[in-house]
Amino acid sequence: MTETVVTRFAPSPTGFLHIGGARTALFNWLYAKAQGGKMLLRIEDTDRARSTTEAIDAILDGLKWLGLDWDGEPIFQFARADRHREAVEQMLAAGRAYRCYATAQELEEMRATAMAEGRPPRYDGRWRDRPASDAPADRAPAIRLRAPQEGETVVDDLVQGRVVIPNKDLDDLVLLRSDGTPTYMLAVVVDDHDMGVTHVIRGVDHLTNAARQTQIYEALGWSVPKMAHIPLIHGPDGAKLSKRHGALGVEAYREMGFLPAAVRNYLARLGWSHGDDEIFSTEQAIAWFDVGQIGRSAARFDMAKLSNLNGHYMRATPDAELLAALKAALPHLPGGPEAAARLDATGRWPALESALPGLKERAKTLVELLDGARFLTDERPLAVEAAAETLLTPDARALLGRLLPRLEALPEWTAAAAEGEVRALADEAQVKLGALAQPLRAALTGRKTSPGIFDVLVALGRDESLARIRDQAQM
RNA sequence: GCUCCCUUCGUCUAGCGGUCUAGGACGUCGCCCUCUCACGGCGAAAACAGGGGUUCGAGUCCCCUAGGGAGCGCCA
Repeated sequence: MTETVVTRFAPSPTGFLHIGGARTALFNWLYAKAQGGKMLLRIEDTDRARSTTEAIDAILDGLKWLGLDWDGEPIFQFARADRHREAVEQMLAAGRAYRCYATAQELEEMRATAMAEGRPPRYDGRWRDRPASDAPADRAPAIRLRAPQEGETVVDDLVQGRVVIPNKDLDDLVLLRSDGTPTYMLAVVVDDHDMGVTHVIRGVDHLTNAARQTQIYEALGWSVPKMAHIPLIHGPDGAKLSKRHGALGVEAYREMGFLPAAVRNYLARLGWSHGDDEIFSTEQAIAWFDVGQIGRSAARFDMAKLSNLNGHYMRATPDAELLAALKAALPHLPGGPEAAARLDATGRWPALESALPGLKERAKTLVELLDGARFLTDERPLAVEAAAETLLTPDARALLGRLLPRLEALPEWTAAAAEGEVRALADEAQVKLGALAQPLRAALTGRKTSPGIFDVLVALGRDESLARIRDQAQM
């Protein structure tokens, strides 16, 4: 009862850490934290042809970026092949496994006939009871599990409930390939057992595997860990998540300018809930999380909601912290390195920080934030966008010409002082504030939208502001 | 084809037999705020897949149908 909870995240390094995998990792992590346990990391690299070190790095990077740490060193499954074979010897000795000499072609025919007869494609057990004397000398055997043929296998799942699979629908799976390498099904069981995993939390796509693995546990005489099979994440159209709409590597979310905390919050809320709570800290998630509250239906990935959540997080982040986050993300954002270089060159980092309050409430992602800050990174003469150009009518330029000397005469370069002058001129010229503020915005930022114009004035500083106005004003 | 799972607003979800004329959030629309765009505030439209039961009473329990998903490799 006082047994420490051990969960594990076990990705196969055949690609990046996609969003579904990230959520699986998050749930394992949350559960381990919530229970005061550990989360282990195992790299399932037994498919030598498809496993790459790039993928391993991408997965570790992704986890680190998301702030999901694991206990101890990652375990590499392939390195444990000897131990896997040892377990098979044990099953062979106990009569729970047997050698199968069926050829790939025979297997293929078996499946074809079964399908044709409307039966599920399964191995027919033709070597299950054949004497060793029948073994062909020229072929190496695969080792198969002698699975029960009668009865049923039960998976008591923390999320799915009690799932019953008739044994007749499960065949004698291969434990060891004819080349002597262990299969995934075997390796998972042996590793989870040896690593002391108490809770297996993974996608429902593994649910049937859970039944097969249960049979292996039984053949080995080991106890089965608790299972929690979580629903998959689907695309907006309800179909499997494709690259087009979100099955991207987590690094793609970093490139899109999302904050790890926002991604964590969003992912946690996808398929799991704590009443009506939408925005919560990781500490709260840990305090509240339980696998039993995870729903059973697949959830669709909603980029708009993620964006909204990210906006919340950006606004809630103190400026200095947000600036640090932006700096850290810059190398990964489109145009980020260039922007950083220009900020360095112009020494406008402090200006950027001071403009952050106005900038962050207008952006949902760091990419948008960076875009909003373009008036700080762009150099004179400013390229004025077409939409903003329409604001700079002859009348407007004349107005700017009248504003210029008044701003030049300002003893203090503050938002309040600037606002006073601008309002005074608008009054004097008998125009609405917008008739002056909008052209001013176009002159200062080259765009139609920006943070409050007086804040822009301050962020840009006296000299740069006046120069930009001069560029557009009609004297 | 076979096995298993799922089904509340467009989306994520609350709901664990009566408090549901079904709540929240995103998105959408309207109004307010306003120098723009946002933010914020207020408000609106928007759902229990369908059909049978069980029960005094069902979104909540059971069955069927339909739809969706996953799995059925000497891949992981």
